[in-house]
Amino acid sequence: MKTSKVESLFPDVTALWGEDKITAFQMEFLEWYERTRRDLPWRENSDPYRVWVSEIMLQQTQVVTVIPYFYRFMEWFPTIADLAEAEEEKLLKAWEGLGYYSRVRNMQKAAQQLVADYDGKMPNTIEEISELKGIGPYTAGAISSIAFGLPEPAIDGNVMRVFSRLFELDADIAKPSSRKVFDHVVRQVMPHQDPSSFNQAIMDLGATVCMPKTPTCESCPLSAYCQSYEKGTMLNFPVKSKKVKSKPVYYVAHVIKNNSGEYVLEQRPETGLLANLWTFPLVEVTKEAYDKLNVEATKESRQLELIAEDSPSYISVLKEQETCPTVWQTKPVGEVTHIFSHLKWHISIGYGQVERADYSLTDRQKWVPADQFSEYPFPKPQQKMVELLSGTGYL
DNA sequence: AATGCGGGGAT
DNA sequence: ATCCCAGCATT
Repeated sequence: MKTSKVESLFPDVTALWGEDKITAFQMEFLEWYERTRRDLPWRENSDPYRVWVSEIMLQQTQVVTVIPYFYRFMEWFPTIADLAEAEEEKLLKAWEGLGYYSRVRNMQKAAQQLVADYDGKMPNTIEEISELKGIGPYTAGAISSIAFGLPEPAIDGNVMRVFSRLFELDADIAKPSSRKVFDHVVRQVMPHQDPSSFNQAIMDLGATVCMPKTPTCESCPLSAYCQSYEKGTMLNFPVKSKKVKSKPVYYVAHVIKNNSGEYVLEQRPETGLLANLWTFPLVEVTKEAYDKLNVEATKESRQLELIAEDSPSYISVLKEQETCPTVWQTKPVGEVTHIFSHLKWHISIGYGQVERADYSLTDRQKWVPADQFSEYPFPKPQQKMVELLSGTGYL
């Protein structure tokens, strides 16, 4: 029997396995899940709000990271209405360190949609759920199946890895168009009596057994059904193109302290990277300027030296941005790096002192004493700077 | 279809 | 270092 190209891209599982084998597959898999499922805080019940919060947090984020955030979030915002009314500052504080901050902003917009149009409750059709801000095809499927028992697939990285191995599917999972291949296959084997357990079983399997680099096929409940296990080709799947190197960006951070012991903090722009979070003022410099700073920093000691005139290049860089008489320390306090998915920040920390009355703040800057830093949502690079400054006695 | 958007765990 | 993770919005 010959297979056309379309059939190999979109396998007909019913023809391949037959009804009986599909049923056996479902039974064995659900039984495995019942026996070994992870005990997770959002699995206590199927409250749509809890399912929703957990799914948003789990986007591109591992379970172990999410757990403490989930508990705190449910404490701070127990209901959808609480979330809808929350202050943005508190919202960002709840998300601090979790990354992809637009997730929580979108979730609040969705909560407001729900209060306005659905009496503060999650609707129970995938069409309506999909309309909500921040809910894409994966999350819509996850909420539909887990909270409402609807037979909808939830196609994520786990599903694509598991199913690419089960059927040796070589669709490039980096391409958005490949999603429909997996959707087609998953629908054919999803048990309509318990799509919730089925979807969560795939998540558990992907996280604990069918792992990217080190799958433990000996303990896999699906090994008897796995085409790639049979052929020993597990590590060839999934097929994934892509991979762009993160590009370097260089900054000097201005740690400016006034005579009242306060520091300048600056709120980042309302859109883009780390939107609305707070950092010391950051000034981008060229790689050449940056390299010079660090040479000088490492050559000499890091004693506090107050200077004024005839400054080395480090001071020149700082002076370009100077808005009032500032006593800069001659050398950087230290260096912090942070890797994002698409770029790498290098930050050299400059320290200077001013008279409070001399220094005029921009509209997104504030004077803040160090003991109030914890009230502001800080991105990771800022946390690293604070840690370094504390450790060296500057805060 | 490509790109921007965080941060951490595992190897 | 590199890859991956319970992805989505925007262009």
